[in-house]
Amino acid sequence: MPVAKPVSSDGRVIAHIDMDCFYVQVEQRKQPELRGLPTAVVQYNSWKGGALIAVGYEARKFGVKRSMRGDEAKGVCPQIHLVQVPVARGKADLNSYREAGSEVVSILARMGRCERASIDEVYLDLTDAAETMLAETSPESLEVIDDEALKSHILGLKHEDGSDMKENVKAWLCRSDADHRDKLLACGVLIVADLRRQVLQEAQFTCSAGISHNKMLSKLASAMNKPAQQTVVPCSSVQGLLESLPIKKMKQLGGKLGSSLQSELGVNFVGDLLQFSEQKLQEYYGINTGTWLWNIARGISGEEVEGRLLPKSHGSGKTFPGPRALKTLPSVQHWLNELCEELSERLQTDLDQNRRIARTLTLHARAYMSSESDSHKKFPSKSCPLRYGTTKIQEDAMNLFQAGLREYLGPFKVKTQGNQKSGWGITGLSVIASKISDIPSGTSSIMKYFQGQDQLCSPSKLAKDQFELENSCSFSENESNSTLNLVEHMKLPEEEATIKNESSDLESMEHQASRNSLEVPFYSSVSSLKRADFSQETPLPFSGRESHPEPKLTELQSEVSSEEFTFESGRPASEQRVKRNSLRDKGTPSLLKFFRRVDPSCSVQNQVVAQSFDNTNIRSSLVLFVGIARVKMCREGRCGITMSMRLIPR
DNA sequence: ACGGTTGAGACA
DNA sequence: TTGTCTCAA
Repeated sequence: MPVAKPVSSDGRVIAHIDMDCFYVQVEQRKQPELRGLPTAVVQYNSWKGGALIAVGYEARKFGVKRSMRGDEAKGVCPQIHLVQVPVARGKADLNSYREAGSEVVSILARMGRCERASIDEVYLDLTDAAETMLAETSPESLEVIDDEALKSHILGLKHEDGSDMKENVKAWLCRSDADHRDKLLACGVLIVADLRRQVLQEAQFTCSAGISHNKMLSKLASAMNKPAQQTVVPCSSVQGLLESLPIKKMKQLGGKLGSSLQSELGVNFVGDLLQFSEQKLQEYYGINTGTWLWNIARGISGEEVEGRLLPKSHGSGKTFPGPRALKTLPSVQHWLNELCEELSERLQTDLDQNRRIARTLTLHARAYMSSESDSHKKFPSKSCPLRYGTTKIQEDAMNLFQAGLREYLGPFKVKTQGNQKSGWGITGLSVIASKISDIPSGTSSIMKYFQGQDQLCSPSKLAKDQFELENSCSFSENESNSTLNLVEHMKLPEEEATIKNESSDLESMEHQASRNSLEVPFYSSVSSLKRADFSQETPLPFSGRESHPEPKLTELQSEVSSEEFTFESGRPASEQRVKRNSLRDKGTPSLLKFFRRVDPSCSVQNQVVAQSFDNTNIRSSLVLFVGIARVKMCREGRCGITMSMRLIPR
């Protein structure tokens, strides 16, 4: 349910930028010969020509609509060019669109606080830029106005017959008798026109924009004149706009709440809400939603533009409709593996490009039960701490699925005999990585991070984590989660590791850095360590690694030394073991791991990235370690560092 | 249960 | 915090 936010007496300038039929534009940029031709993007060409997910404006003229099948589109527009969404691992791959969206964001974010609202939409807070322009180069002082700005639509501006629209717009933009807020909007119009021109020049995409005092109105405005146009909403036109705006057109009211307003209160237009007191609306829809409704009826919306250029989660999913439903565990496993592979790749990219790590893995599934009466029950979603590494994510996802399936099937533990089908079917699967946070990189932020992590490392939290990990991700049914095991986990031996780098020879460090990455396995309790557990594109640091998957500490030490690192430990290897449950046969190394060294931002590449740990506490400690390493090396401007870490909290 | 895939946010 | 639900494009 929508929630009202305290509203600053809106002197803000907020823009909503909406890319025009974005996927089509991305494909047309890839294949410029398609420019100007009727084009649509389809996915899954196999059935009836695939489903349209984006339709270019040339094709819309022929009546081609989103969610037509490809064949239908050919029917109404035989000359249409249908471009398929890229496919990877048997599913749609939207990465090229995500990347194109990032290009646009990086252009727009130069001008003010920028929020990436979706793959093709952005909110901008241009208040500061507009205030600055108003103070320095107010539109009324300009004799020449950008032509793109002159093509703007000004909501509520009288359009007299025979009058030149651009002259009208110019007059509005340059009015000297306008109030402060309208003058700010006029500045916003000029700024957005310029930004749109930059997007077109630098990324070759057209977009439409809405400019107003809040997100809600800007969002409405950006959709009013498409493609490649912009619309401004002055205060004076708000009432008229909302008066005749169908309630369902308002963001957040397109669903059940909007329907309820229509059926319960007879509200068909946003303006109809004005009849109801705030109290009345609160009685119907609760405090928050009631106030929110009261506000939007008046064009008031306090939502801030969040300064966020990157997504808060990554997901990979696929549906298996009707006859394609998955009915066996191996088929589920196959598709989960594909989804997890894609997710893992995107997580790795996020780590490399943005220094962010995700901490939670969630699995969603849609299922039906063919025979049982309670076949309407929903498949429960399940989550667990996220461990980096493709095979780990795959394992964890599969375990989450099986936990969900057991719960879904409930007491009906139908033993599936041989090839007999089991009575359930999976029609949708998705894996999501969330709780993404930056790896800290400044001294103060590191201290903050440290304090934050310290709590996470409390013994009770450790035990809780471990407990949850073992319950939600238990690896086999007959391994008990006994109290004894739990206690053992709490008595994890203390570990300290020190890495020294005595080299002051920049030349050799550069050489090291040029190797792109260095993996230092600390310890492995597993005999079959697959390379796939690690980052895939990095070279093996040790020759013969495959044949020595579990190097002894002494070997490790000598190898590391050869990389001008030394590895020290206060304890023999046997005591460094972090005990887990007695699953020696599965690929679950307790504490093993490796550091990647990459840091394009420093002249000497010196970032050490720790990842892929068995529980968040250890991972957190190592992330802290990473931060310290970076700071020390950056601050000292040299390569000699000494770092120590305490892996197990007090 | 051919609008699929992806994402955000509120709430209990 | 986790899991569910809603909404959007």
